[in-house]
Amino acid sequence: MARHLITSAIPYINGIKHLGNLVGSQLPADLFARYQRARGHEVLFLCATDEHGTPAELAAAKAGKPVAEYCAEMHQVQARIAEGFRLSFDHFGRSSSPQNHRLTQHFAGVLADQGLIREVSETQMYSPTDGRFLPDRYIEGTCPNCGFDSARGDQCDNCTKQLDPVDLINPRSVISGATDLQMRETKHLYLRQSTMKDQLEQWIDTREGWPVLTTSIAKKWLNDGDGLQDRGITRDLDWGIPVKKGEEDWPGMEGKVFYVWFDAPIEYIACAQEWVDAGKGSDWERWWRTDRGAEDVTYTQFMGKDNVPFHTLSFPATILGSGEPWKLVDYIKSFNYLNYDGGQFSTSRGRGVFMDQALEILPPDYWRWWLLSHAPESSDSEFTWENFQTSVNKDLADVLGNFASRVTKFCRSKFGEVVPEGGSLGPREAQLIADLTTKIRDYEEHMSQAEVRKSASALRAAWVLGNEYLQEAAPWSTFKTDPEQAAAQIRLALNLIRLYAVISEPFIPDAAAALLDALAVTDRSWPADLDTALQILPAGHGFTVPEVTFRKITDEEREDWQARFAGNR
RNA sequence: GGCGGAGUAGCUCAGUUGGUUAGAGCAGCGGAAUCAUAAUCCGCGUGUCGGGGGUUCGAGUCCCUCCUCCGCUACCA
Repeated sequence: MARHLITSAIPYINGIKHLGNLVGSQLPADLFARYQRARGHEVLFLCATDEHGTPAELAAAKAGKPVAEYCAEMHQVQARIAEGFRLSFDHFGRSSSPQNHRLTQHFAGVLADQGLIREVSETQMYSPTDGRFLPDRYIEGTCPNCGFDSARGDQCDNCTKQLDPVDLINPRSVISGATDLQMRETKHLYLRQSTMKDQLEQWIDTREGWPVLTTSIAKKWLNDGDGLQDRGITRDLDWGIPVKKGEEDWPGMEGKVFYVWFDAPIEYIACAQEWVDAGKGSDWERWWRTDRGAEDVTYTQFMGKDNVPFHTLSFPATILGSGEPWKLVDYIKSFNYLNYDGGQFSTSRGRGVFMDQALEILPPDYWRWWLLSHAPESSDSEFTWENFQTSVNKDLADVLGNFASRVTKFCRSKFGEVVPEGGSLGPREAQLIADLTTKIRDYEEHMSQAEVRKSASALRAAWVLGNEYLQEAAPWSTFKTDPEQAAAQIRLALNLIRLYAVISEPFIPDAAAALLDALAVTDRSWPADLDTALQILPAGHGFTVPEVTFRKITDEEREDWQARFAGNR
């Protein structure tokens, strides 16, 4: 039995995420976690909310709440929605947890001891009106290059020239519009990643089978321009983890907090501590410390492409730089973006479908299936309502749902709601079993490599084999001349439903549970041998005809949703 | 601008280290069947594999060049 540590990129706290966010990390991570559990492996699947930073403070202010209270509420909201999508986290933590405070401060302390932290004095824009230092993107003004009057402090959206906030003419705060900005001197800690460039590059070069997307982004950051740059890991904010050197105060750093991107990945580890402290587990170190049993753990991370630099470079720099035996990631699965109907999902413009809205209109399995079977693995992919409707109706309702329906209803009408006895299997059944074996081995291969779309395609092909068999065997015909043979065929077909429920569970857990429930069976063992797996429901076993497993999406619904989610939420 | 990803059938996408007539699903057309959520199954593809040039006995696959779309570009996360 292998041990799999699995993490999904942690979603930011300032609002409900859209389907693009979901399919980029949490959902494929859940698929992988469910699969590894189904194969009997030991899994620790962790996720959390990423709660620090300027956007969180601003969102809280906008909501008229203290930031801690706002984050606590939004954490609950995100946790409920995650449950709604059946995301099977072993723990859904918070980067603001006491555990993460301690651990982040610990890492900063040991990194300092290793000589990997340096102090940098710099000047930054301060807004007395807002009472805060402003990140570059929160300053707007006139572009000195093209005259565009809404250029941001980091880059002009009009001429794309990169800027420094001090270059802007008539700079103002994006938050308040205040123009009384002033340059203030401030001191920050920098992680000396540049000194670890060779070590990081060697590590990345020796990873095998990583997605091109992952390594190409990492290599770019390692070698672009002057190479890997040191990174500021502190900020002048109120909300965050206070800068400390382990448990000691850090002279000169009073009132400052760590930068979110420093503490967020560390939450992956702290989350395991939270998992134990919540009473869900007993030993987090055997997952994270290679000197305490994590040597044989396989660690897989899931994330969107925008997160890759932090997971391939900054976080490994933190781990490696500490000199302590922490578990490093083994495989980084990264995703491109999902677009919405010809454009991008937009949180600010309310364009596209958000996680809460998705659950309001359809059960989670519909979304899980479509999103996973169209996951943006090799390039950006696109959500359209037409494609969603046809895919879901065809794959789930027609191919899988209707299979369960036609088999159970036929059985009920000819033999009653009990697995029929008699008859025997012949060459046609042997062929089906051979074909299914091949297809399921394909499926396992793709799943074990987190090849999401290929897995979905193999699974669907396995469903199709059932319909092909039924069509060819035609028990409705054989019943007229040889009821015993029809009984054997239907007994096999009923067992196929159970098999499909078991292997489909990572994609569509609710439907899988409903089918097993209807079949009155609890055996979810993975089909190592198909001959055996298709005899688990014995003759004489009672069942009930399942409710419609997947209803169809109508044209009216599709048109209605299309209009409703076009924008301006 | 720099870097990266992508451009393959009407649509969404596969195409391993270059090798026989370029594939799948959906949609479309024809047929079979009638157990079933009018579901299923079978058959049907003349696609300048973005354009052009090159290497090679042979290129969707390698090289050069051009075009288009997308992302990233390090103090938003």
